[in-house]
Amino acid sequence: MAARAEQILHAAALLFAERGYGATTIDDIGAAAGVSGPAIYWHFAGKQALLAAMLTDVSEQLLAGGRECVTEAADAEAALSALVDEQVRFALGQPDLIVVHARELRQLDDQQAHTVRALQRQYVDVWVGVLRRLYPRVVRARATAAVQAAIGLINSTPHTGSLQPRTLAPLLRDMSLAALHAVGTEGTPR
Amino acid sequence: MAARAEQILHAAALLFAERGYGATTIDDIGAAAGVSGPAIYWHFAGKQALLAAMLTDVSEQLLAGGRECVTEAADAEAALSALVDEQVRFALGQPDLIVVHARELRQLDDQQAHTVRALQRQYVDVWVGVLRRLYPRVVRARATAAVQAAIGLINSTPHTGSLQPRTLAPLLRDMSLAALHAVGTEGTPR
DNA sequence: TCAGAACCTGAACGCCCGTTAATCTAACAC
DNA sequence: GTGTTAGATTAACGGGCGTTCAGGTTCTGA
Repeated sequence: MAARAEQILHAAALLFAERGYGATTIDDIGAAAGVSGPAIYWHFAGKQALLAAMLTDVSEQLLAGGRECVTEAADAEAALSALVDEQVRFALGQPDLIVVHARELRQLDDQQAHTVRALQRQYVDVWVGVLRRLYPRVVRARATAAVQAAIGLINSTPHTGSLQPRTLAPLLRDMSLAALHAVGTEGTPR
Repeated sequence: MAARAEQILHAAALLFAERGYGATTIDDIGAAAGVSGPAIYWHFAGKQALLAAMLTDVSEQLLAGGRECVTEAADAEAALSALVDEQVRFALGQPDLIVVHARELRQLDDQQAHTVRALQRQYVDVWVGVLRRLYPRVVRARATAAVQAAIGLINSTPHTGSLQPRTLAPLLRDMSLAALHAVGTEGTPR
């Protein structure tokens, strides 16, 4: 992708994350990208298309990363651990994208939203497959809900700022894994 | 509060949750409340004030509920459990409010945002106090991050729809408690 | 050296939407 | 019955912002 287009995407991610999609103007994005206003229309079809490109890109990155985690892991336990680590790394490394990804999906039109949602579903299914290899007695819907909750735990991070990434990462990792393992051992006394 | 004002607040919560604040018009809200457009200005100073009233109300409800959980609990363990249950109950019972509360804070001006954030901080501190009574060796910042993550786990629920509340609630409860207890037992092998 | 493509700009257009204004209707007090 | 208040309505205003337009400027390739 062209350098300028990526510049614009980065600037937009920053602004969308801190002000929200609706409160960010095309001129704002242009200014933040060192270009002014309507120049964006040379690279993107419009404001909405810009958001769409951003969200599909994030979703594809996450999905690809997740699949790689699974194929490279020795067993299900290691795969789950790798998935958690990767999600934590992404959430802490690119908080803007995570925030926008979770918050602005509804600003897309039906087609665009469908594409992004399909990618998200596939990503969750990667997790669900691993979790159910680990705990085969957990039914699919339950595993799906658990995975979404665990990802929600990790993604809730950007809202806070009180802890450094180096110490926050292992905390999120341990909490998330503990939560996921609780799905398999439910009903068992601790 | 007047009945009509509450009607408007409910309608607005629904629309804000499903379309976002910026994509919802005053006329939409009026129509959904069985009244038309500018009638809202009789009850609220404006669109932003409407959102502010909604968010402060939610934050106050959560804080009051949380404090009650703690005062009525026999010990820290019971208090934490009660807090989790209450948060789950709220998140599943009023998903619209939870979504808007988490998503649209940045649409408020500085004063309004400050009020809401202060309430949120107090609410988190209620959790933090309980958690640190349970695990006194956990430092404050760490406990705060853990609490925010746990609440994030519970609040991530409205995004999904695949599981019925009756079976989702105990799942979220167990995951959230497992995650929180992981903060105290970190470093210990499972 | 010149054609055209790539990229950008300032100006203008037009719509949407929050807000205000002016007015109307029903209660209700006395 | 008449004045006052609460509550709502339609119409209009005005600004903001996404988008388009009509050119410019640089770069490239022959």
